[in-house]
Amino acid sequence: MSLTLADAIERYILAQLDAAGEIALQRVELARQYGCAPSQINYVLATRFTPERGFLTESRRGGGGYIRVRRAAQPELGRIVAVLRSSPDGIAQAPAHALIARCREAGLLSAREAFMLQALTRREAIGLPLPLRDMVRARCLGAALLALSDER
Amino acid sequence: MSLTLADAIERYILAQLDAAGEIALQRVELARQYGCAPSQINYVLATRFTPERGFLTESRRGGGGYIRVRRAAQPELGRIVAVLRSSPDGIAQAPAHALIARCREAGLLSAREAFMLQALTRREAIGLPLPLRDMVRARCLGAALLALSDER
DNA sequence: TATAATAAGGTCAGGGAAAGTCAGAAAGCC
DNA sequence: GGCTTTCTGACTTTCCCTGACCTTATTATA
Repeated sequence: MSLTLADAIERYILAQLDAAGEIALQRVELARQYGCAPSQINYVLATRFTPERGFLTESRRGGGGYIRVRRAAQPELGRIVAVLRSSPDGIAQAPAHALIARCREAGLLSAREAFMLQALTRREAIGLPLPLRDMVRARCLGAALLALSDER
Repeated sequence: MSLTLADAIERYILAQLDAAGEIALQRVELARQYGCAPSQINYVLATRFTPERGFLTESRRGGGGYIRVRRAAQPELGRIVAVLRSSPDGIAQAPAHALIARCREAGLLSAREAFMLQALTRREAIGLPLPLRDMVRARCLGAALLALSDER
């Protein structure tokens, strides 16, 4: 049993998501509802509503601030991003281009998108010495794919 | 969700722009309409209708004063790539995103492509210290746009 | 024709309202 | 007892909005 606060908040958000497809929540308000610190909401989002689990979050601070949560249009991309992020040495050019090609074939990328990504992940485009270059390639490619998992 | 005053005014101006192509508004009058301080109008213009986002504003004080807002002229790929290549310090994030936004406006990039490029030219995506970061951003962005101008 | 009054818009510091971050405490789980 | 997960509080950053004061242009007046 042992339902933690985090679990409860997760369920609440999931229920809202299923009901509405996309939700905008107020951090303080939700925290007040559950009688916890506002940062607890961040914890739940950071551990459960990650890109690799197929979720996207965006937020705005200041007056009228909010946190928006929704399901990624292409959750597969989120998992690819997770792999890219978890490899500590980055990714070399050949495997990166292969990855892009596979995404293209799977219909996750358009021809133009794939073409652009391959161009900008070339050695000469990045133009850095080697330990660094592969790291930057991985980070940039990850950021790009993550953005696309949203489909706009 | 949770429309702020600034958001509402932004929408109003955008609607006027779409209807008329170019508009001349009266600061006090608009402020009165929304029941806010006149300087709020400046805030909206300064944060949302910037050259970065492809807008131009000009104004005149004194009797018969006004604020005119219009969309900036459209850029062209070849020239942009040339500029990117020739700038020795690279390009910072804000102007890069402005550039991308304007390419989008001009129909040179799809919404997805623009979104992707903005994501991967963000500071955190590149993740390098500063002299280097701007250089890498310029090279990658240049390579991506060049690829597009070649493709057809 | 100077000068004063009036009618605009511009600037900036600062307060308040959110959300983000992160180290470390507390609680569970082998 | 060690390891992982949960949770909090203090501090930071970002965004919105206003009010007081400044600059510029036009119009009325001496």
